[in-house]
This record gives sequence, C-alpha cells and structure tokens, in this order.
Amino acid sequence: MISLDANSSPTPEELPPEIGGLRMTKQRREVFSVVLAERDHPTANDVFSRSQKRMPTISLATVYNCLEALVSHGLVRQVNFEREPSRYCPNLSDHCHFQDEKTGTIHDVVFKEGVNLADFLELPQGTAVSHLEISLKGRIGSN
Amino acid sequence: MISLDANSSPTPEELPPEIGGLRMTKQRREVFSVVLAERDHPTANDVFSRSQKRMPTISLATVYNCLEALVSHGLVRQVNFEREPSRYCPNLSDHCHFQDEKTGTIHDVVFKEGVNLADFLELPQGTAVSHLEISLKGRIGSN
DNA sequence: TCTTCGAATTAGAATAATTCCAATTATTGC
DNA sequence: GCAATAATTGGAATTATTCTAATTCGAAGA
Repeated sequence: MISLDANSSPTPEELPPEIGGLRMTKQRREVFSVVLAERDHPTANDVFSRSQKRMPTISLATVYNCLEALVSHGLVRQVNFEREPSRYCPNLSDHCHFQDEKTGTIHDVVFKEGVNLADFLELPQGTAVSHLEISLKGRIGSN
Repeated sequence: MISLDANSSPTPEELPPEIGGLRMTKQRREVFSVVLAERDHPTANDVFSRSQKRMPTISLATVYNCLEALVSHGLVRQVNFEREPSRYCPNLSDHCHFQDEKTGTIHDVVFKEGVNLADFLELPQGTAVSHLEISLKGRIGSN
C-alpha cells in the first residue's frame, strides 16, 4: 500500500504501474503524488497548479479525470464542505473533517475507538450505508 | 413556533408578519410555506416551480434570497449531498440525512437519545463546533 | 393620506466549479 | 510494429448560484 508517512511521500516515479486496480499513467502518478505529498485537503485547482510545477503540460481536465479515477478506486477521498469546491484527502482511515471557520483550514477528526453508526443513529432497519460524510465547522482553541 | 404537523402546513396567509426575527414578506411567506408543505427536501428550483403556482411573478433570484434569509435565521435547514444542488428542510430538530441511492429520495435520520458529538469523535480539545452535517448514502430494505 | 427611505424583488448578466466533446496521443496486447 | 483501447488535451458547454442595477414595496413619520 501507499504509505502516508508524514515525513516522506512518493515521487511520481516511485509509484508502481498499477495501484488498487487502477492503471497508473504519468499524469495519474503526478496527481496522486501531489495529493499524497501535502495533507492540506487541496481543491482540484490546487492539485492542478501543484502538478503543473513538475508537469507544465498537464491540463485541468486531466486533473479532474485523474482525481475522479483515484476517488472511484478508493485511493483518495473526496471531501465536501457545503457548497465549497471539493477537496481531496489521501487519508483512507475512517475519519471526518473539521473546518476552522477562521482560517478555512480542514483538520481530520478520527472516530473514537469502536464506535459505529448504529450506536448513535436511529437508522431505519434494513438500511445499508455505502457512504458517510461528516463535516464539522467551528472555532478551534482561542481563535 | 411554526408547526410541522404532518397533515397540515400553513398557507402563506397564515404566516405572521415576523418569524424568528425575520420580517416576512409576501415572497418569503410563499417560499416558507412551500418548504413547510412537503418534507421532500426540495432544491431551490423545486421551491421556485412550486412557488410559481400561487405566485407566478416570483423570480428564481428571490427564491434564493428568501431561502438564504430563512436559513440564516434558522427557520429552514440547508442540506447538501456531495456536489448536488442544495436542498431545503423544514425539520429543525437535531437530525441528519440519508439518501436512497436507488431513488435519490432523502430521509431524515434522528440521533439516538442522548448522544453527543464528543461521544464518538476524537475532537481536539478547545474546539467549538458551530455547524455539523452528516450525510449518508445507501440502499434501503430490499431495493 | 402623502412622502420618504431602507429593504426586498426582479430580470438578466456574471461567476465558478465541473463536465463534456472531439481530436490527438499513449499504451497494451498481439 | 500495429491495431485496438484508453487517456489526455483545450476549449466549449453546463449548471447552480451569486451579483448588479433598476424598480417596487412597505413601514413610519409628517
């Protein structure tokens, strides 16, 4: 699996020819490595401009295509806050997101050990949840 | 307060001149009564076309203005599912939303008695959550 | 009742994120 | 190396939403 080591992330060249069933191309490697590199929940546009540094010919449409491919193969998570542009997150562990209202910064928030949906939601019986998104907004500390 | 009785919802004329600090106008009454009338999480466009039935001169911009006024005064909730158009919900009780992937229908899901955020989230200390949105997607029953 | 003045409404233009399209370019399997 | 297939590209199109500037409304005071 692709490591999320905080101190080092793979360069595009280090990524294998296939990940999780998704055939990697030069552009997909570039985009994926950009998303892996900084855990700051970049928008498609952010990814685009960062990718352009190494690959000036990449197009925004391709960035969208690559992100969609990565998301649909479960390699990257798409994060939405209300009607803001989607953001992308390489952290695949179970977590949700908190946005600091002051700065706009998004922080990962993990679930407490061993909790699961049915513990806090009155789900109608027979529901199979395939997708869950929890988004928090607020202030942090003394801000 | 405005009742959410399942069997009857106020006509625009029945709404008072001011609700929750928001001065009501003809259009705001119309829009509000439309949102109160059917709990099917309509989009702004849905609200627009329903409003046009009684008030053919209302404009889409006004519907957006009214919805925004109602939302910012806490009379209506804005509901987002990924990048779909926003929907509007008159249910002000603490709840979240489940979207049936088959039909697109959105159902309200209530929290279990007495649960609160801190019970299931590892929130960094000092965070004040001002806004929370939980969106589920999946299949229901035998669908 | 008449006037005034801020707020609300309106139509239409503008914006911005995202998707689509048709043409080109890569890549894979033979 | 050569089809066949898939990915990339630039630009146009789409679409939800917001903005703008002009008009209209409505409450409050004269």
